[in-house]
Amino acid sequence: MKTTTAQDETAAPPRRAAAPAHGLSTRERIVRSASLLMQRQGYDGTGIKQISREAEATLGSVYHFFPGGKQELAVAAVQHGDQEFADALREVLAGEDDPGVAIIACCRMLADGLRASDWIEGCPVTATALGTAGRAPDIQQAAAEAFARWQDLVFDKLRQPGTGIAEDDARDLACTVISTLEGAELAAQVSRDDQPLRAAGKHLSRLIGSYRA
Amino acid sequence: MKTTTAQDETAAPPRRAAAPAHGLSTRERIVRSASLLMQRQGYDGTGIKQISREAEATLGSVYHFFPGGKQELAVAAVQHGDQEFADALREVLAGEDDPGVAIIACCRMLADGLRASDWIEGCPVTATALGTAGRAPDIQQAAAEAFARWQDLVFDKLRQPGTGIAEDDARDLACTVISTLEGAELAAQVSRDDQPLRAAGKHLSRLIGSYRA
DNA sequence: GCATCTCTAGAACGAACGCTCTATCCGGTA
DNA sequence: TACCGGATAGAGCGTTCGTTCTAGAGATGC
Repeated sequence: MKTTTAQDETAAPPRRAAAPAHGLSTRERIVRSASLLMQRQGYDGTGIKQISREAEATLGSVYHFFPGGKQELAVAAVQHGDQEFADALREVLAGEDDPGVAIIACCRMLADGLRASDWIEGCPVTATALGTAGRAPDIQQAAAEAFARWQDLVFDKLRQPGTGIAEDDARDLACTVISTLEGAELAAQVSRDDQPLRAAGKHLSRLIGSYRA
Repeated sequence: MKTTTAQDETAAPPRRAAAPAHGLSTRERIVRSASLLMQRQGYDGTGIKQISREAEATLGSVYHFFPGGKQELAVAAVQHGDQEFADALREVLAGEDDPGVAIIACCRMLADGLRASDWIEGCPVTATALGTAGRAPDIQQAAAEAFARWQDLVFDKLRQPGTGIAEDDARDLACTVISTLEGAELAAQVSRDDQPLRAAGKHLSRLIGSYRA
């Protein structure tokens, strides 16, 4: 059988999530499966037994690592999605010098991910956060922290030397960039078409350009 | 660890009753309750029995009017939310002459609605559509039609006489306006703060202005 | 050897799920 | 009066839910 010693997951390497994922600790497999399933089906649509089955772990293991039950697991899943997307965002943003061009590249990345999953894997935290809006404050807080982190990454890109964008403007712009990326990904997912993401990239780039000194 | 179900993870705050006043047909009460509950809790988080209870109807009535079960009811709920939001959008857009100013007014309307519901009632179709992404094509199509209708309303506003915005530009702009409104509402809901909506209004107005002749 | 601890394994519980079913009420028609 | 179809009413079906529980496997220390 699969004997995995408890090896605390170190700094998360930028790796795309997959359903089976052998070679990982039991805890890590559980979190990844939970993150992926809740991304697709939301909080209420995903059962603990489905997660344990998908992670090739048993119910006992799930409750061993997450005594707080489904809520605690959901928080870990959201935080996992947070880090995963932050890593991808950081990489894409670093790949282009001009902030506007970099945002367009982000839109392309989102569109590629959506299309590759047949339009079922949207934002890794939205579906989980939306279904637990008023009833699970810790899940919502984890989602809010994710949004804030992504916003900071965009802010840093907008404030890199040479852009000439004022700090206050950059702060607001970063907020709108994340909002628009989220909304465009949602619209693309619902309409099964990447047009909203292409339009969002074009317009965000133009908007950013209008703030440059 | 106490034995609770997903129904009450936190002490529920005093929420507006989903049960509409009398004077509406049974079918209408069912649709309205379904729309409101799914807006708050998503598709999987909302039970048919909960809907019938809130609507002050019985299970028999629900299945009498919706023989297709939960899915058929969800489609009707999404279409109801579609029309409801379209009416509000139409009214607000008509209240301002300048398209940019009108969009800012839309953001304010969304922020007011969110705050009034203690940040739990977001977009009336997003939560339902997101939880059924790959498994209920008819629900997804109803959501896509809603987005398209709203986009058309914005398009008409952008193309009203005197704006000087080209048709192709207006088409793309309308798409991004809806995406950004959706995303900003989502971000506002998650962070329990209307700042994303205020930033979105400011930036959308500026973006629209940049396309005027 | 024994003790101890972490982790795995899955049966079992009560509650809620979507849905089916039969029975009853009720206004309009014959 | 009898009848009939639309609407209401809810008990009950089988399934799944989140969670709890006990038992055992495997490594480590004495």
